[in-house]
Amino acid sequence: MENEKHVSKAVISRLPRYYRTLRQLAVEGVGRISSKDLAAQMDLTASQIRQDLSCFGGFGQQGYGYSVDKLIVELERILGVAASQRAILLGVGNLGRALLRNFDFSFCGVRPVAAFDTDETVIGCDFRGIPVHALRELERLCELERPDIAVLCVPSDATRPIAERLVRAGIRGIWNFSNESLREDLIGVPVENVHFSDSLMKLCYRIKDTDPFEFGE
Amino acid sequence: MENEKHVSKAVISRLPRYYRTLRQLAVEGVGRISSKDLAAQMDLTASQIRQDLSCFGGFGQQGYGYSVDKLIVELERILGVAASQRAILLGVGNLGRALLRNFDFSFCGVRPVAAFDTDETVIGCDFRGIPVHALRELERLCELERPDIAVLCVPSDATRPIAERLVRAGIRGIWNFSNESLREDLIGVPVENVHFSDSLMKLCYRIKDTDPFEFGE
DNA sequence: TAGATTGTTAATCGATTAACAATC
DNA sequence: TAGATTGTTAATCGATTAACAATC
Repeated sequence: MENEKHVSKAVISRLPRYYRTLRQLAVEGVGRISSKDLAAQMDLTASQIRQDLSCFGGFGQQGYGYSVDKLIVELERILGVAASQRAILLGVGNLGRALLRNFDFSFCGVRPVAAFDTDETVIGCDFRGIPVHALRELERLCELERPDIAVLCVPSDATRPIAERLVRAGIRGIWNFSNESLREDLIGVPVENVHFSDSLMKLCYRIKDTDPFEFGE
Repeated sequence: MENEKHVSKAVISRLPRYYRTLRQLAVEGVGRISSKDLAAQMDLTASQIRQDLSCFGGFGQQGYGYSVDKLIVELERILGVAASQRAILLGVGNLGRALLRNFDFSFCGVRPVAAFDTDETVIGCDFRGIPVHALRELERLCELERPDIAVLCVPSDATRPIAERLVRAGIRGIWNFSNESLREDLIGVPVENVHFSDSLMKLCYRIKDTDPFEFGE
């Protein structure tokens, strides 16, 4: 349907940041912005922004720039973020709870519809209106609710088997917070593995060269 | 001190993944591995792995490959992950608690030493041995404990002011989980902004092209 | 020794930047 | 109209891949 050129991974990984930045600008009441100003704000080049956006179409106007609201709508369409994807969450431990209670799913156009756990003490609870079911109900509930996305917050050893169960149950994508990485080629649906430790290690790497006693530059 | 060539961002962002993968191999009892086998496992090319590692030295052996244990030690040195960095955590809400209770800081060679909040009901509690102090004690405790890293789990509007306070108090790097991105150039120390939503949006983008009814390829 | 595999150099490929005509 | 800024083409830069001599 869409008339998109080939879109590189580098471009795709910048799209969410464009979207976040523009949403923020909208909140601040900014109605339009040039690639130059947006670049300054995001620490990119104006060229890169224009090049990136041109993968998907021409959304700007010569001599004027881009309408912030219009660009937000376009990015929502491009990212598929307005599609109202339905999500289920597996594993209602500390992290699962933190996500259910705090994470703004709607910002990404995602709606959590159910959670699952094996712990009897948490089954039957609800978090912000999302009920926690017994894991054994997974297939039945998937049939009923037809979720698109699974949020995986289960222990490492449960990750792989549950992922396979989810795919059999018709899940279309997995957002994986467990320590066990899932290999997309083995799972068969898109997977985003989230590893907190990666960014902490990168931070450690970058701190390494700074002076612990504040004498250096 | 070290004899490193210029190391690109692309290489740095792969280092944590090398480290995780090798740690996993060690757990599985694998003692040595060739760039070819590691590449297959990580979905990279052997060339790229050898090229990446050669930024830091020659750790392999012709005809043999790499010793997993030796490479782990080298990566720990390269990443600065064995430096036993001291961390404090700000904002003991759901996410802060989840990190204190569940996150394996020691995997990254980081040791949490204190947490801070403004909520009187949580001040005085401890999580896995980490005491929660009143935020007003921050400067006093920093003087005492000399933390290297701050883990920021505070609300958006508190992020910027607290970050500046932390830098004044001698913090060397910020691991920022708040929704408010921190600009490194304005803060003055290395910052890693963690945005859960970015990976969820990328997942939505990639799901977009798959068929919701399982008829397509 | 023969086979395997490294580290490195050269070749290719892709991504970013620069430049500019088009035009609002 | 004159000034500003886009979308796109061309030039540059950097990163990945391929090839291979060195050597365990």
